[in-house]
Amino acid sequence: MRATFVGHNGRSMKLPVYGPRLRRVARQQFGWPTLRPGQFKPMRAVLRRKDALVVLPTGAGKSAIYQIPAVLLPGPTVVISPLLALQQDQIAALNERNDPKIRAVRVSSAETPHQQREAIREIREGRAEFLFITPEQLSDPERLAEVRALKPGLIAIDEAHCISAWGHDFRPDFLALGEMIKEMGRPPVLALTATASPPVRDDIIERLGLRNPEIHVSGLDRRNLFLEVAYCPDEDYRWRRLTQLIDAASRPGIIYVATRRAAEELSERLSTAGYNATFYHGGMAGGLREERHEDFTADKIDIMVATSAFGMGIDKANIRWVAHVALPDSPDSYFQEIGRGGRDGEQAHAMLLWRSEDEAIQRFFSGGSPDEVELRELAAALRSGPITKTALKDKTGLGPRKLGAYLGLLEQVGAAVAGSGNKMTVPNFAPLPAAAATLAVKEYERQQVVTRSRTDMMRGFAQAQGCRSQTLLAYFGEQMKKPCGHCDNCVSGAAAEVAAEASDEPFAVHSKVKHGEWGAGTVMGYEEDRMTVLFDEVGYKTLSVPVVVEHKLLK
DNA sequence: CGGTATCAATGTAGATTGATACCGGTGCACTACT
Repeated sequence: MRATFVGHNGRSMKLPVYGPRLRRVARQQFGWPTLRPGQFKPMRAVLRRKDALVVLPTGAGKSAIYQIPAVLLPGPTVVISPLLALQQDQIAALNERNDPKIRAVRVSSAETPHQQREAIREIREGRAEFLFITPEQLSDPERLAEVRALKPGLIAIDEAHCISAWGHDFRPDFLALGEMIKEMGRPPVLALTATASPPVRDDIIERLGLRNPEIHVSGLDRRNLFLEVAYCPDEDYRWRRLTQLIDAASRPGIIYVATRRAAEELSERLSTAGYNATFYHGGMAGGLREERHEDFTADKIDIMVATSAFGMGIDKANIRWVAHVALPDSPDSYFQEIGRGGRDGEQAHAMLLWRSEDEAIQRFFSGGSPDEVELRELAAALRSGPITKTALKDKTGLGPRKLGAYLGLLEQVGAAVAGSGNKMTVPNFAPLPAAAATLAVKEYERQQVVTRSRTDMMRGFAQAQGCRSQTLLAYFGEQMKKPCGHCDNCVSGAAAEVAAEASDEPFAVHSKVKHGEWGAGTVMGYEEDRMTVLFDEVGYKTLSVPVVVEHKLLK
């Protein structure tokens, strides 16, 4: 995976200066007086028709990065975004300006067929610029052809980490985005996300088929976020620490828990104790979810107790604290969730209250294994010719969820491919069903090992003695030279002691290493006398530096 | 994997223990029915 990093100063480039044009559009079309540094460089990449991946955690002004160049580039812009509610907010913001140059329309299950046709027509006739759409819509070849005919000049992928987080099982259509982009005439592609560790970036680049993309990562160290972790031996202790935090911090705040039931029960307990708290999770009716979201945004609710369903699309600047009464499944999720605190730049507190028992639920979620016999039958069913997913479901008796996951696996081992007419088929030179099933099981197990290594890293963060920010940023492949000064271990002095004990670094950060048993990997970072390596096949591993040196474990 | 609900056993009273089954995140789109 090759990436180009652009120079730090626009004027040093030989290419045209885009600054004034970008700023003019920002002012005239959108009413934004200034542009932020993190926004400018990726916009320039887009105007030069280059692919780009932007990782910008603060969320503030991420959509501007595709919106402003969209006005300057010929052709409409297709915005692929995972959540309908998120699309709704962005569309409303664009259409508020009442300007046809930045008008947005949508095609989704929320529109009637008539509305969908009208939306396409508006784009075709130049009465709208932005088409918001989901990967599921685009997986219909007829829909894809319609969009292709609009000759989009730019494709923006919002919340691009979903490709990696959801594509492999939950929403398999995300994995086909690369093919869909090709079908749409392959204009420049801009992928945007708040969090992406190096393997997630690679996954995004590979799955979208980005070509020599510029990668822009900025603002990973959130200086106004105070990071604190407390190990809780039991629930009573956890409750005391939580209420202490709530009493000490100002409002509002979010509490993340692992299950829907925990969200309801904790919210109930807090309410009984006199706090203005409510809950939010994916099992609630759509209307109620919207209402709670709005109430929280409007400061009518102080405390939102939620599962991970409460997340993307929370555009609220004054969240003063984010607590985890759980151990998140990965540093990726954790960083995404605490990143919702303090977007206004004011102080905010991220508090992780964890118990070792919390790991069980993550192990369960990443558990299970596909049935090889079922996989073989599915692979065989595909060979009878192009077949729709509905027909496959009838033929194999698999549930929709399992079927989607299995098809995803078979695609990844080259035993299935999406064909024309919304039908699945078998590619040329595909492995035979029995071999395909074996390969698919292996592929699943490989993914599972990597997933579990992320949970290991999350526990590693929770148990870290050194600077929390250094640990977290090392996971994201960024090296922080000095302790952050805004975490519990820095304040207590523990981080400084650990730093003093740190051993020499036998391999440079980001260098490639090889381990006898675990194969090839990349050095992610050092902490105390330990080093973290991301192995291609087995995921993240933490190794003792003295042991590595003494036994020459890596080369 | 571990928490929680349920129920029987215990041993003669009501409460405690042990065994057992079950449950657990994220959302698109579509269908059938009101």
